[in-house]
Amino acid sequence: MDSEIAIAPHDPLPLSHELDENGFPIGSSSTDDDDDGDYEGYGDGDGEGRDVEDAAIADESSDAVSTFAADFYGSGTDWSSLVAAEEEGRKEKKGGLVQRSLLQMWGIKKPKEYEEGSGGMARNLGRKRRRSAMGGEEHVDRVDRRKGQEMKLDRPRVCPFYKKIPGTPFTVDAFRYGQIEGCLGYFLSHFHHDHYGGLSKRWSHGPIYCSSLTARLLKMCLSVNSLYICPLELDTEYDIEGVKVTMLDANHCPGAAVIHFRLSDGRTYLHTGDFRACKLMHSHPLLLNHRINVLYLDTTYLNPKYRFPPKEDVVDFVVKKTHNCLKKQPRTLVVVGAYSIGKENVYLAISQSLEVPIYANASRRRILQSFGWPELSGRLCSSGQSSPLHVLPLSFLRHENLKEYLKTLNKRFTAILAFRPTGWTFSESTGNQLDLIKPSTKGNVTIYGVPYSEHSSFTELRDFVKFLRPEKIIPTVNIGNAASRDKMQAYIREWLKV
DNA sequence: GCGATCAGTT
DNA sequence: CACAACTGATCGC
Repeated sequence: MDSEIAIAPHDPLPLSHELDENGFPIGSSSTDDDDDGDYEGYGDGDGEGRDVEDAAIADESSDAVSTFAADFYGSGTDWSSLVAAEEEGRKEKKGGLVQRSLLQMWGIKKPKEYEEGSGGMARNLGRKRRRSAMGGEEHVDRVDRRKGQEMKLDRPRVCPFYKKIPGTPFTVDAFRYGQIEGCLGYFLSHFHHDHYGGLSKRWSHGPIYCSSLTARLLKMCLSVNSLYICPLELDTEYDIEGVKVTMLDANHCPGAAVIHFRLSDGRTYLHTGDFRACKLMHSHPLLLNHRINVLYLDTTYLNPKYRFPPKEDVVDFVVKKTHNCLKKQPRTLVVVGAYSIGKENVYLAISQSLEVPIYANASRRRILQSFGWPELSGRLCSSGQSSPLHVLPLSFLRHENLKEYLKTLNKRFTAILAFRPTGWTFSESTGNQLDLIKPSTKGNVTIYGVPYSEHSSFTELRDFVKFLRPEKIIPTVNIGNAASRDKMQAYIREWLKV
């Protein structure tokens, strides 16, 4: 199956390309694969997260036998080094990364009174109390470091294999590993913190390829040197280092791209970045009736417990609730929460339906303007008094905050109706019914959590994979523990049967 | 003051 | 409840 991948002459990324039938590198002592098609249906989802992960961690620190997770995270530039992996980096997952506070970025100052409330106390206590559960040496290091006592130097973070595109000198969303040996092109799938982490104005390790919208954000928000930024238009094929590269719309946040690589030997790789699969992708000329050899898949919600409605349905729901509420209380302020970029359609739809402008503060307006979407730009306004529709940082959407916020608006409004568009909401796990969503109300502040997801649901993933039928799949999310990997593999195998 | 890192928060 | 994606504290330099 996996015949040789021709390595381009200039290609210094020493990637072995042998993958096992699950898309994991051969020789990495992949998962204990005996429990093949076991599904045990839904529901036993709990326990999966923490416990198993801790088990995996314990494994890693103690064992001589290499677990997949250890190998996986410890893997260096070469897949063949997986076996000899050091146990570093098990925490690769998502790190706190650069970027100044978004609140600051959005120009919102935290009221003094919230700075040292019970929250602060709880946090400090939590910090002290923590740090016991997961023994192991690394832990000790960390404690020492906090005390400022003789600490070891931090081992450098190593780029995990799934961020490298074999047979090419490229990586995807790998900016937190310094210079990566042999990497001549650093691709960025989209402008979210956990993907661009490591990028700053000091970046100098090589060219960054991304959509032009993302490119603008890199300059505006992170002051990345333009010398290194290589904007690519969507649906346009580029020849980069002898590889044909095309970015497709990922249906995630603005500027998010799915990246299609065609190697000179004809092999094709598709990296989804973060994406929400949809029917439209099924008809893309690069995907329809074309073989994909390896699919790097955003497996965030690859579990049947993650069911949520189409975005359109959620938007309809939000618009309807808004209308109802305004009918009863015409002087209601409607608030939509959003952190960096993404979920714009929620407030755009309200704006269009109510025929009111959208208030956002200066820094958010600047970012939204940079999208170059006239229908959005044209509706932005700079005075909170002149619109009953405000966009605020997600973290601000709490009863105390909104109550205060209402006061600052000088009686122009008498109540607040707020929406937090989050990916998956627990209330949703019981069913797929939007009507079941109950808001949380305190006084004149009502907050709805709505399942507006910019990642694929389980069924959307299934349909996408069954449509694409790639030769191999490499999951890029939820791979930190064996149980979840096994489960995902089992589903994928099932989908690709016959 | 900046960047990295970790835990915590919603 | 558990998600993704962020904030805040604290370290080194």
